[in-house]
Amino acid sequence: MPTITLPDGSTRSFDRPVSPAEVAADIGPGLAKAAVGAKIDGTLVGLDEVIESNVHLSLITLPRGKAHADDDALWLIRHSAAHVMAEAIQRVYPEAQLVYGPPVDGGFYYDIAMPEGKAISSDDFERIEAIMAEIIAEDRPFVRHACSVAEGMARLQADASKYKIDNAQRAIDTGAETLTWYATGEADDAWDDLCRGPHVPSTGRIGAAKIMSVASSYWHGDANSDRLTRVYGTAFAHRTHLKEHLEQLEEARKRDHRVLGRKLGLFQIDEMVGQGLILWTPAGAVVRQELQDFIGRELVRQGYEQVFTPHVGKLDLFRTSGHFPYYQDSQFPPLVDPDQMAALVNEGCTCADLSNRLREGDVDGYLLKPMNCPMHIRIYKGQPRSYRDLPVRLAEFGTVYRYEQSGELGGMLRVRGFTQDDAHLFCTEDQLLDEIAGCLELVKIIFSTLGIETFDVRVGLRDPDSSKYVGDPANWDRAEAACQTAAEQLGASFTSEPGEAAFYGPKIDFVVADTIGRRWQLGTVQVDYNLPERFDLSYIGTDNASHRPVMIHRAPFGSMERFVGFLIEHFAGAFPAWIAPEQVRVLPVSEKSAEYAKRVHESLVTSGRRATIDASNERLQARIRVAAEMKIPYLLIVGPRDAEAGTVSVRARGIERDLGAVPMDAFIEALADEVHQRRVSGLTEILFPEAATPA
RNA sequence: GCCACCGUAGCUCAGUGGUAGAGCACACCCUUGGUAAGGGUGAGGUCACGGGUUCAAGUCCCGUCGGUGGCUCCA
Repeated sequence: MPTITLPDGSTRSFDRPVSPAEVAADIGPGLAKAAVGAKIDGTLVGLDEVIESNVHLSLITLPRGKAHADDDALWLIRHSAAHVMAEAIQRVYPEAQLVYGPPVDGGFYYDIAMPEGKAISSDDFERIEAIMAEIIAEDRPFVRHACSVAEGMARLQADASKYKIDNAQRAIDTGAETLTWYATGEADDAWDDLCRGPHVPSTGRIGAAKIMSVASSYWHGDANSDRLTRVYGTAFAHRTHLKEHLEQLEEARKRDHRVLGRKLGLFQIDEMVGQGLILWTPAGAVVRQELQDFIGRELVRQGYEQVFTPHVGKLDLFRTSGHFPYYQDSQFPPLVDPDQMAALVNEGCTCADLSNRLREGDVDGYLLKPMNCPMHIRIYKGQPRSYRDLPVRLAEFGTVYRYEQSGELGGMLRVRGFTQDDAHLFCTEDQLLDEIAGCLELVKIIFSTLGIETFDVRVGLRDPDSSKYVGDPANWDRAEAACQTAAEQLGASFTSEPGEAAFYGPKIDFVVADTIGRRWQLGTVQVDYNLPERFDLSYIGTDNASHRPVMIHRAPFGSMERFVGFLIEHFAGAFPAWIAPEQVRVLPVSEKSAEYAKRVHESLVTSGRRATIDASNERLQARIRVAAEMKIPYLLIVGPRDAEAGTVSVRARGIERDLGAVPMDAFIEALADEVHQRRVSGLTEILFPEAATPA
C-alpha cells in the first residue's frame, strides 16, 4: 500500500496502487487540472504511471497566466509536440518513416526518413503547422500502450520500420522489459508512435507549437549511414511565451557578429578573396590591435619572448611534426617548387601521382602552416638549451590556414585563415604546474577585464581504456594532476572530461556560447609529450645529461578572429572605450561652433584618443542618432555656450540624454583614465555621479 | 563534405512569364538647427555566374559560385 511523500514533506497513504493523476485529484481539483506530469523519486513520468510502493512524488504543473513553465513541464510539452508534428508530417507524407524525436534546448526535433525523391521544405511548414493546430485543438489524449518485448518486436517487424526496430533494440539492450507506444487518441486507428514517454495527458496541453527549420542529419550521427531529414520545432505552454521566444531570437539576430560586423564596419568576408578568409577593416583592426597590445604587455610581464615565423614551411617540417599527411584533409594543398613542377609535367605526372609522391616524400613542397608549433620548435632547437634557460616561452600572433569543410564556415567564428595568440612553452616536468597556472592566469585576466562571466572550463583527460595516447603514463598522471590543480587554483568551476584529451597530452579549454547558442572554444592550454619526442628536443640538466623538455601550447584568446567575433556579440557591438574603434565624437551644434569643435577634437587626438568630428550638414538630432547607432561611447556636443565657458556637453552611450557640461580638460582626463584602466563601465560615474543610471 | 532554403542598387527588402522598384546610405542644393531621422533634386542594376525551355525569363529547369540553418568534422 503506497505512501506518497510530497515535496513539502507531507505524506498521503493509499490502500491500492495509484497514479500521479489520482494523487493530484486527492489533493485538490485545481492541482489535478494543472498537472501535466510527475516526478517519482526524481524520474519524469506521465500522470498515468502506476505507483505501487512508497515514493517521493512531485507533480509537474503548467502555471496559470503568464508565468513560465518550468523545464520539466517544457520537456513534456515539447516531447509531446514532437509527436503531434510527426503525425502531421505523416499525414502530408504518408510514406515518411519516423526515426527519433527528442526535446532539445529551446525546442524539439524529429528525425524523419523521407522516401526517395521527396523532401520536406520550408514551404511545407504552413501546411504541417495547420494540421498540428488541428490536433492540438482536438485535445486528444496521449494513450500509453505497453506490450512485451516479443510482441512489440513482432509488431515492428510487421510494420517493417527499420528505424523503430533499431530504437527498440537499443531499449532492449539497455534492459527494457516492455515496449511502449503512445497513441494520440483512444480510437483503435489512432496515430501512434513507439516511444518511451512520458507525455502530457492530452494534445491540448501543448499551448503553442511552431516549426522552426528543416535540416539534414545522419542516422546514429554517422556520415556514412542513412541521411535523415531533421525538422526542428518549438513549443510552449502559452502562445505569448512562443511569441516572446520568437522576439528573443529576433533580438539575438541583432547581436549577431555578422550583422554588427557589417553595420559597424568591423570586418568583411569577400567571395573574391575566398570563403572563411577575414578582411579586417579599419574599425575591426583597432579592436584586434588593442587586444593584442593588451595581452602583449601581460606576456612581457610573464617572461615571454616574441618571435615571428613565416606563413609557409617545407613539407618535411610538417612530416616531422606529423601534421602532413595525417591532417591533409583539413589543409590547403601543398605548394610545389616551380622547376620541380615543370619537370613533373614533362614526365606526364598525373594529379594522383603528384598527390602520392607528395605524401611519400618523393616530391617536396611547401605547406601553408596549419599550426605554429613546428616553427617555434625549430627556434627552440636552434641553439643548445640548458636547464638554466627553461622555461623558454616563445610567443607569436601566428596566422594559420586550415581547409575547413565549407559547411562549417561561419562569420568570424569558424574560418580558414586565422591568427592564434599562440605561444609554446618548453619546460621541465617540475615546472609544468607553474607554467600551466601562468597560462590560466592570462585567460583569467582577459575574461575579467572584458567582463566575460559565462563560460565553461573543460579539463580534457585521457580515456583510461584507450591506447591511442603517446608518452609515459607516469608523466600523463602528473600532467593531468597539474591541469586539475591549476584549474582549481583558477577559482572558476570546471568539468573534468575523460577521453577529451588530445592524443599527445591533457588540455584545458575555455568554451563560450554565441548569440544563437552554438558553443565555441576560445582559450586553450594543452600539454604535449608528442612533439618534443618527434623533434628530439632536449636540454642539459644539472646532471650534465640530456633531458626531454615538456611542451605547452597555449592561446588565451584562442584566435583573434573567433575571439573578436565572440566579443562583438558579448558587447552587442558596444565596446568599452579602450577597445572602441571610435571613442568619442564631437558634434558642433552649428557652423558657428565649428572652430571650437575643431579645438576640442585636436585636444582629444593629442591626448591619444580615437576621435572624430561630425560637422556634416545635418540637424543635431540626426547626427546624434547616427553616432548612437555606431555605438560610440561618448558624444561631445559643443555650442556657443560651451565655447564661451570652455566646456563640453557630454552624452554617454546608453544614457539617452544630455549629462551636462564639464570643462573640456576634465573630460579628457577622465576618459584617459577610463581607457588606461581598461574599465568596462564609463566615466559617467565620476563626472556625473548624480546622473549615472545607465539605461 | 551532406541536406534544405536563399542570392534583385552599398545595406534591408518588394517584385503574377510581358519596359527594374521602395526605404536607408551616397552626391549636389536649400536649411545653421542645443540632444535619437529637416526638405528638395540626382546618381546608382549584366536581377550572383553559365547553360536550357519559351515569341518573351529577375520569375520556370539544370549546373557552378556564394550565403544561412542543421548534420558530420574541428590538430
